[in-house]
Amino acid sequence: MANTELSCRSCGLARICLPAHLSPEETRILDGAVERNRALPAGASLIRAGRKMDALYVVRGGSAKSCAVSMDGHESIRAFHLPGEVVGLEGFADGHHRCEVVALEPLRYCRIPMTRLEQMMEKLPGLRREILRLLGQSFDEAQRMRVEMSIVDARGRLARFLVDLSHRLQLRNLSPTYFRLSMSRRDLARHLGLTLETVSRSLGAFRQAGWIEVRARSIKLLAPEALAALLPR
Amino acid sequence: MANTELSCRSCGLARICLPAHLSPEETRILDGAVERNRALPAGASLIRAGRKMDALYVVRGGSAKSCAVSMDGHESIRAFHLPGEVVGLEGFADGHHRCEVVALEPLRYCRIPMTRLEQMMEKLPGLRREILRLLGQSFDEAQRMRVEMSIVDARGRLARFLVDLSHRLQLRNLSPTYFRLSMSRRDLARHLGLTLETVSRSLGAFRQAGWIEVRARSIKLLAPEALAALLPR
DNA sequence: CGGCGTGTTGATTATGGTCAAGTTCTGTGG
DNA sequence: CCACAGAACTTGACCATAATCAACACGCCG
Repeated sequence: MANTELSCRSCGLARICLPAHLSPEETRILDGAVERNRALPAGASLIRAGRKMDALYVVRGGSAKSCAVSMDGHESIRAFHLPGEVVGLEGFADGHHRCEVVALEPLRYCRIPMTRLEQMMEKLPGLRREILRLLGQSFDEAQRMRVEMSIVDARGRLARFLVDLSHRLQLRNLSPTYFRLSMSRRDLARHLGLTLETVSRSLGAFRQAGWIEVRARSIKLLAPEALAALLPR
Repeated sequence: MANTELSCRSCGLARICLPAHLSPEETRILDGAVERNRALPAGASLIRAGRKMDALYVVRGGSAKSCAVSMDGHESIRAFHLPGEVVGLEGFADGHHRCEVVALEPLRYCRIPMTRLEQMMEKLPGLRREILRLLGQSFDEAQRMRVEMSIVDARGRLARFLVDLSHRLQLRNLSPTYFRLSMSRRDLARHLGLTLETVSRSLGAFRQAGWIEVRARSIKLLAPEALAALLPR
């Protein structure tokens, strides 16, 4: 079963995870540093905001959200994480995590201690490049989203979210057209910078347009191309 | 003069630039890889979007903007760059630059070829950590801004911009309360996800509130704390 | 069955986009 | 030095969108 993997090589996620661009030899060495088969119940924190960054984490199964809590107590959601995604990269900024990462469902994950990671980055140019690539990609994507969020209206934001999620699910060999949202409307709204009423209304508009079917948290995309057409090109 | 610097150690910007966290020995090695005293006229491109990432750049004097041009021809502005800031980090994503970086004023800059940088990152743990720190910081800031842009209204966005700029100028020993914007209202609007009319109106509102003086591109902050109060805390 | 958390729908209002005049600034040439 | 043209900027009127406040429906647990 997936939760008894012994190595990255035998892991079904290797194709989209850290080892994706590593040589077999480098993957073998990385293997030795990974703490596997860890789990967390829904609602528990994988990373506590403010804590020292002592490891990187990779989602293995389930999903999670990254929340930044502002001083007035309002939490904004920076990202949702799917299996194969590396979590905690913002910690490189000053060695402390800025976000609380919370499991949305029962979570399985891998842990890579920073001490080991730093040693490996010294020795393995491929891993070094991979971490730089991940950070660069995260940075680029966050900047793109920054621009998009500032320009695009509510439906465009929701369409972007659905289309992105669809792509990410497809990458993981899951259905890109029929899936279940693991987050509440409230979390979705906080991620998109909207109110939950507006999220609800926009989903309703898509439904009425015949582009999606919504049943609670289950979504079926009937016309993904219509959603994609709402996005800036 | 500033444009005849021979080394990072004698450079006035070293305090806020790449060498800020490096040992003297590491700074000496970095020195050997830096191409100095380069210049560009206003309006010229320091980095062309789509080109292979063959170097990192550091602004030495003047300022620049990073633009991402979308397929419908609209350009959105991801960031403005001041002296001491490293430009081109998004290139780590896939080895190609995603943004056009354009000089807003006559620009002086340093260039660090990637081949040399990669060699140095192998040997110098401090430099490796510094690049990771820069990327992590950029990522974190872009995510924070993504959230903020999605939530905050026009005046809040403009206030954030002015307060940030003020801080960045202060770091460089320039007046944090009296400065000249190097970008047009149009560029400012595109950076903030607003129309130039709204930028103009918001500046007008701040002026009428007695918080700033505006004279074309010259800005005097009379009540920075009032501006800061508009931001989410 | 009841109750609470989650989600939907409706009415009203404020914010900022759009379109359209104007005004100021800047640089150029007489 | 002034006149002028074009760009950059400001201001106004109107309208569409999403936030707010409020009521209501659904689903899931005991």
